[in-house]
Amino acid sequence: MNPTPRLRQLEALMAVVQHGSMTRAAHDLGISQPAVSRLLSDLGANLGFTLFQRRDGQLVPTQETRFLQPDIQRALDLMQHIGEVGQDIATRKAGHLKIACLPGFATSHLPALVAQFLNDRPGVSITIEPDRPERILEWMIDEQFDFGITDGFHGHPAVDSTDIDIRTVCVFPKGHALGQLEVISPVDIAGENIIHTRQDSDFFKSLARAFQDAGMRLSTSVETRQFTAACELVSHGAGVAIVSELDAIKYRNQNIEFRPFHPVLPHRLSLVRPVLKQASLITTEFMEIFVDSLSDLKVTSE
Amino acid sequence: MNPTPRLRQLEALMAVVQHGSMTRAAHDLGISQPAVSRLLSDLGANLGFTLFQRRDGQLVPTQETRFLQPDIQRALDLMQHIGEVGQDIATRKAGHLKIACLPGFATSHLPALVAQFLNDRPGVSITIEPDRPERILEWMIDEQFDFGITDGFHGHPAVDSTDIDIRTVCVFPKGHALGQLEVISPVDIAGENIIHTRQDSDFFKSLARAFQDAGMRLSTSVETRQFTAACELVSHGAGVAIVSELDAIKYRNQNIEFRPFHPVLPHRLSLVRPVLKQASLITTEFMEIFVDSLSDLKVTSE
DNA sequence: CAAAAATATAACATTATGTTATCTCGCAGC
DNA sequence: GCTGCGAGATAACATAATGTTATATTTTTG
Repeated sequence: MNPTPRLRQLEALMAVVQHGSMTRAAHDLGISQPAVSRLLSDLGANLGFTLFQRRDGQLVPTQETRFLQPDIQRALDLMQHIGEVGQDIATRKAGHLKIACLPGFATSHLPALVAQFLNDRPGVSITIEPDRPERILEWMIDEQFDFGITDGFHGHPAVDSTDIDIRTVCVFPKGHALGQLEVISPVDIAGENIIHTRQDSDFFKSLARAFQDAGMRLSTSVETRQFTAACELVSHGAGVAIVSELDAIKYRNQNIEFRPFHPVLPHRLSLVRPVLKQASLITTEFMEIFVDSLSDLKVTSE
Repeated sequence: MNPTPRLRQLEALMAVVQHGSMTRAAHDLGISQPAVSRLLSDLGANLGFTLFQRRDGQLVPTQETRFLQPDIQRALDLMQHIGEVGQDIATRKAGHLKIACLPGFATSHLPALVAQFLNDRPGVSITIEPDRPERILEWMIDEQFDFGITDGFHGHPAVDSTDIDIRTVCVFPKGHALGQLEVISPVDIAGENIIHTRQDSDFFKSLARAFQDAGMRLSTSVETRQFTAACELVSHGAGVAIVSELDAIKYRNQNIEFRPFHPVLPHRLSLVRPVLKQASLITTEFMEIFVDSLSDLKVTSE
């Protein structure tokens, strides 16, 4: 008659199957024997067949019960699993995180961070999708990702953002004369081949202004999208570049040196996420960790 | 805190996920809106995270909820499935049946019967294991099978049995002179090569006695375990045989004719099952059907 | 067959789940 | 901004599920 059985009845059933006695099953479940007795009699009445047979003082499941047993076990396990995962989610030990980021982060800064994060949280999985800022913005707008790491972002009604200004430095090949200086200014590199980012990028514009303010002309040598590519070129002696310290650090051991650049030209990263989509617990947590991981590289307000 | 969530809470959750509104979910579940409201607030409190987010007047599941959703759906489906299968078991539409039988039944009488039985009961599956009577008896004793079809059974404390006496007939090659007779007696076949079952079988013993009573000697031509083998031999002209009508019928179209044998020598089949193992619902049902299927072949009490 | 152990039943307490009535809040329309 | 509406939350209480203790009944065992 009653279509779906009650969870508690199934728990009692399995406990009795396991222990072969209602008394022991009751003890195992932490309830009284009459409670088990009634749960089973109700279940038997609802299902419409005998659940157990007495034999040598043991209760053994009937053929019918045995037939259902595997499914019942699976159901109970699943319910328990749901409870556990629920707890893990609440304590940020489970969940899934979809991160969109600039290609540079996918290969350098993020991996170590993500590995550490996952290490502490066995139930968490992460998707990292590197792409250009334009695409990252699209993904935020249609909520394909939990959050993104981008630059050159200027606000969008559907996107919530937090900016982080990263220090930039001037990188040059190891042994270059610039190594003599403590700080490098436009005048110091006026004669060098300068590798910089695309002319329509924010960072290039502020760089160009810095040169202009110093009365210098910025001589283009190579134009590239990514700071990593610029570092690569510098390490092969193609010139010097002003890049985020984040990227410069990675190339420290690869025939490169760097010095602070003056005036201070921050490289503005933006952590973006869909406004309407409420951030999941792990999203919030990971974003905090990410911001912290950059704290050493942030420009100090002077 | 509370480890496993309650089933009703999960049902409410999924209903709201599906309808995007508590009011509609409540309607769908056939309960009031405040009931749903409380189920969800309890669940959210137990799990420890927000379940839904309002958006354009719709309730959309949070990332956390979405993460659990597939498992929850599976759990609910499983519970429903258990209920349904339970009903099917009660109405004998589901279950599993393990039958041990003599080889002859596995190939001839049983298949049609089983096919029909399964046709009416989509959830039922059947195992048929043909073997010698000795083995069948062993299987009953250690309860490996639900029931067995055997012969030459003489009772065993661990085995419950029902006997069925099947009519036997004399089979001979088509066109044989015996075809002239209505009934065949020992005297009629005294001169023939007689194919019969093993000398230690019950049936051979009663056959031998019949000949003895008629003052005849039973001349052995071939000795075989199975009636089907005997029929096969007869059809190839190796002699005549007294076999169960059940087997004779199958060979009717294969160069064979048969006539009642006199005196009436029943072939005693035994339906056996483990005494201690309570018969499952389908076992009982199938056994009844099996007995019915043989009613036309039973010796009429005269 | 009697004693002991296990299960069923009865009477009642507690918790889960449901109800109705009503409150609160965000929002469309003025 | 105010008003009214719709959706959800809350309160107060009814009913069903689940638990308890006490005790009767059945089964097992010596």
